[in-house]
Amino acid sequence: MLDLFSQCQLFHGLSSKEKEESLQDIRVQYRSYKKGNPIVFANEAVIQQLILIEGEVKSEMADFNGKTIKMADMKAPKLLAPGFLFGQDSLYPVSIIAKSDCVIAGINKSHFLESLLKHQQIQKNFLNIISNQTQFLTRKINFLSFKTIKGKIAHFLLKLYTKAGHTEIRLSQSQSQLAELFGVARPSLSRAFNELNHDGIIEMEGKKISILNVAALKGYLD
Amino acid sequence: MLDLFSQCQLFHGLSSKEKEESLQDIRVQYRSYKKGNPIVFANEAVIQQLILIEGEVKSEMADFNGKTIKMADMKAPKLLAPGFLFGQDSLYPVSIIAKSDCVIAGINKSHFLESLLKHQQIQKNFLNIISNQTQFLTRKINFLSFKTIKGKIAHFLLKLYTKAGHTEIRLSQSQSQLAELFGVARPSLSRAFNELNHDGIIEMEGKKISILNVAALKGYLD
DNA sequence: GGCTTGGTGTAACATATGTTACAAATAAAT
DNA sequence: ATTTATTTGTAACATATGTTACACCAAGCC
Repeated sequence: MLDLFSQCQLFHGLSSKEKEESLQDIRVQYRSYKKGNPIVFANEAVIQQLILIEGEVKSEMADFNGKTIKMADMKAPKLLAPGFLFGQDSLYPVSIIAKSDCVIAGINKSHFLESLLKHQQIQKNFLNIISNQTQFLTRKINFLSFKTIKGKIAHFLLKLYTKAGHTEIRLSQSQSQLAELFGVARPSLSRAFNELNHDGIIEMEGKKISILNVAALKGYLD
Repeated sequence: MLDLFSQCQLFHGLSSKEKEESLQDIRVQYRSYKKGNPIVFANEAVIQQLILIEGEVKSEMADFNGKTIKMADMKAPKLLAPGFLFGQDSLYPVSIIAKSDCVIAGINKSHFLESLLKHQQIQKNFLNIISNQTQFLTRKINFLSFKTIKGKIAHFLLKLYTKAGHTEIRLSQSQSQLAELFGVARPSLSRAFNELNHDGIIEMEGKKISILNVAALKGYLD
């Protein structure tokens, strides 16, 4: 258990000796969750830093009425909601649900803060973790700010394109899943894809897409 | 100048003596910007922690093509983009533009980190600042996830309502500004307001709005 | 073979929002 | 007080997307 725990990003760059030392310092509670069960509820107070030690979870954002939108899938090892332990209102903004059987470590807030202040490397690691979280959220906002479906498709494909380095792309998700990710209706997504196809901007055959006209695709980014 | 600087949230909870001490430590560059001028460009590398000492700025998120959506208005004193100094890709996600004549302080990254590690209170303050930033972004995402204009209005009004504790609300922004904030066209927003008005859910007279039917308003939250 | 199941294309139509333009109202400036 | 901006209401129309429904196809199963 400790071994898994120490693999977390929080302990990056520490020698195994330093790890041992700092781990002795930290009082940790372990909890197990069954697949499908909730781990935290939205609007619950954040009193511990939770760390996903084993398993996979998903987070969903809930509004007043209980409807949810999916935020992210996460795999161990991972700190959960690191940006909500401190700050003004320490309430979970999302519900977190076990996608598989999970083990979670919990460290009390005050205790966690002590450890941060004591161990400079852990401190730096935490700053990096929390900053990465911020950057993830910012990209999410960027994505949500595309108003048209073709804009979302363009952004999505161009991201894959720059990542892959070539114009041949393989989708790893079904159109239904993509539609859910984009927050649009499935037939609307299909229509948009086919229009891009018909206009000679992309060529798609099942899940294989090649971008024929990068410039035109960029033109949709607004 | 130093006086303004020390009023910033980063120095909360320090005695004036401690402030003096820590301020001597920190090497700061000051820069001035005229109203309307850009302070940082999106996708620029973050090499300093910038602190808005005096004046007001706005941040806009830009996509590939240069079109922007407004993120936030900020008044001095305020740390700019605290969540992007650390983490994996330290690039500004937004452009920041002076809304009035401004003074900005800049502290080099490595230097800033040193100061954090040295002064525990500053450290805690920074954690709070960065966490508040995360929480702001999360609320923004929550807001963007409302698809209909009435949904956005409902969320906006209900937030003001729970904050104020009564159903009489005074808008502090013009409808044009609200439309920009919501990312919708101004006439569309006007139409939506008037429909809510006509349906007896709200009663508005200029910037004064009273919510007549809270339940109905909540009904739009999906 | 026939049967289901999940993924996809497609059509007709309803609806929400954007666009453009203009008039009326209000506030600010001189 | 008169002019000048800024803000708001409103209308007609264009467009994008959602909704619903159905057909088609491939994969797997009995």
